[in-house]
Amino acid sequence: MMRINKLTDYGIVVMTRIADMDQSRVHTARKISEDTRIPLPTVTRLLKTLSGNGLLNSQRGSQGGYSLSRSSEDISVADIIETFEGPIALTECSTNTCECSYETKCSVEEPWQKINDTVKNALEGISLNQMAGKNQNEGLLNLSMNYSGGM
Amino acid sequence: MMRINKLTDYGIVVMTRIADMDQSRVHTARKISEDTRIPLPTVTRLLKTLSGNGLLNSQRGSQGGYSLSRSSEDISVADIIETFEGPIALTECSTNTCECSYETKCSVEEPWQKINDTVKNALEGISLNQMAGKNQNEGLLNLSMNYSGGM
DNA sequence: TTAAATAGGACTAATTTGGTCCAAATTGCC
DNA sequence: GGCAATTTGGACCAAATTAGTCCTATTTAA
Repeated sequence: MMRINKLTDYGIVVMTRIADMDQSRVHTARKISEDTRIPLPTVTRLLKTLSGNGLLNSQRGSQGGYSLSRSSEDISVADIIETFEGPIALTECSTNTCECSYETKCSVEEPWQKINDTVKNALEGISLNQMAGKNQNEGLLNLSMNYSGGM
Repeated sequence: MMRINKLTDYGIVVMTRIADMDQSRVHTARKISEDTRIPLPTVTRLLKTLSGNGLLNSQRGSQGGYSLSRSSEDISVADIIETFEGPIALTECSTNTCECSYETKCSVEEPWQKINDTVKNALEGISLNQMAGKNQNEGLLNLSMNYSGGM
């Protein structure tokens, strides 16, 4: 079915959850597990991966926890996917290290790279902010507020 | 790495190969296997799947073989992928039968459908003709134009 | 010092995928 | 009519990947 892995999917859920929480504080694995109902051992692993790859900041020790390393507008779905699955590459031919063993495969290499770029662009174009719920109900309000915000 | 399955990849190679052959004749599994260097048992399985899903016509018996059921311009990469992997759905939430078991997951459903549509559109925009060698130099120029980018 | 956290990694079970093979049905040709 | 060349359908197993858990070490606030 050509889908992303379950853990990647969970990873996006976890990130979305954190994006929805108070940005001025850190949040523990336990709390995130309770909120998302994803089992704690799995959540801890997800968080370790996410912080290891720089998408989350972590603070150890008592009162520790995790927080976004950047604004949710500056984190894309592609960032999260790549954290769990490495570079987005629909086929081996999509990468620059294509080692085609079948004759006709190579004639297919260039098209695949274009396809891949298209998919990648699409995923890079969605920010965590868009995934999160905050703006869901008041998207139009935010729009007008942007004017008074004074850019 | 979020990639399509190997068999799907092979399926595209096989279809591309057939698109490059004489359209007025049918082509045997054996010949296609030799051309692509994909093992015969695997090729026969691919061809069965492809004809079973209507992308190829098959003719049984001596002098039998396979041929494209439609013009190569009317077969998309998405068609082939869906033949092997079912509907394009990056996550369960991308389908209309989403049964989210985790609380926050559902807030993520709508964005995923948009992402999915974008990817799907991209893949539907590439014809087998573009993959095949015939138009190798100019076929893909319009690929980027097919992607509207707007979410 | 202790309790609450994260960090790192090993390990196993479950699932999916890749690949092969066999028996049956169909068709053209001698 | 019989044979040879095909596709058809499905079963089967091995290999690879993925999901999920657990243990121990380290860090830090109170």
